[in-house]
Amino acid sequence: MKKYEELLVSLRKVIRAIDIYSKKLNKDTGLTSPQLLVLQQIAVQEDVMVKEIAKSINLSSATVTTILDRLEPRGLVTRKRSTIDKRKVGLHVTPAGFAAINGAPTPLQEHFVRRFDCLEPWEQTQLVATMQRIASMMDAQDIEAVPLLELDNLQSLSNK
Amino acid sequence: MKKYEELLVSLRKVIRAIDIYSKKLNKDTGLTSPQLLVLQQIAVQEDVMVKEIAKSINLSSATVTTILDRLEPRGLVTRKRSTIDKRKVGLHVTPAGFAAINGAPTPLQEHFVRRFDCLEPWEQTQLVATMQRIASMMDAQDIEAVPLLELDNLQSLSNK
DNA sequence: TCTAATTAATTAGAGTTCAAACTAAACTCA
DNA sequence: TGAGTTTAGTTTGAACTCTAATTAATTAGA
Repeated sequence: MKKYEELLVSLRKVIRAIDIYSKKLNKDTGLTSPQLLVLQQIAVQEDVMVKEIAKSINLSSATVTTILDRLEPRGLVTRKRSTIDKRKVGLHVTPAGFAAINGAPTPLQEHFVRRFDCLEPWEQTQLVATMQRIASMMDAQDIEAVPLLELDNLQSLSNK
Repeated sequence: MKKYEELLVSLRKVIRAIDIYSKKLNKDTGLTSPQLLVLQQIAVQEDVMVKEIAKSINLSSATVTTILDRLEPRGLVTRKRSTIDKRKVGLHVTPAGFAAINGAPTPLQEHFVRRFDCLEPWEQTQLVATMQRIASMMDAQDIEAVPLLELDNLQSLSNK
């Protein structure tokens, strides 16, 4: 089995664990991980655009729209079209939305967070750095920017 | 921003990159990454059960079923109910299926694989080990097995 | 000014994914 | 043997996710 295939396998495990946790979260709290993530992001930014939310949590605008379509009728979020630029939609968390945020656990497994918190700071940093590196190696954006000739010099990518 | 949140962000990037690549693959070759992955797994194991495929690529049986529902009518895969144990379904790749496998690129971004291959062996190993560690930290199975008291001793988990 | 290009958000369409419910088959053990 | 349990696979229902197309609004350039 090739090494990158092993990487793919563990990646699949992580993706699956995240998905399964999201479904459990939904059963427990009525909110999935992506819904909670969107809600939390709107809370910290207030009157933020759909596009900005999409960017900050790495989803397409279309996906954020469908998530908002679920949050809005439940009264957790409001959409207000800007009067200055009518293409833009300002997002706001309602009091009920804040209550939901406060009542909810982390969007990532609590036990994962607990375990992560037990690690030495340098270990945490190393985990994050490796993940960021993999993300950057997969990022199509980077590809355009890096000529093939420089593919062996990947150091610069891991510091992005 | 908390460290595990940074981890979550890069994880989201990776998940997204994988999904986007899968869609691109589908446009180019008519097969998505999961479809290709299932096909490849059946090819190496031949006459394998749905459940075994599910386990080997970390998907639920239900998911594998729906993927097979797309592969079978396209003549890439056949399902044969076992005569010995009629609950079991044996999976087989057709010649057309083998042709599809041969014509397809890796189920992970080629440029990622290219970049990965450029790394020093120890770096590759380190990337894989970290990913496996994160996977194991997220795995609910592990949670039951590890008493809370031992949560600080995570070394053992990373060697799974 | 007025047309062409860009931008923001949404809609349409398709695939992936899971848990839970269901069906059918096989096993257990009394 | 036969009731209860387990196992394999599928179906159901719901959410997430993307690209591409669409709508509406703004901006840029001739």
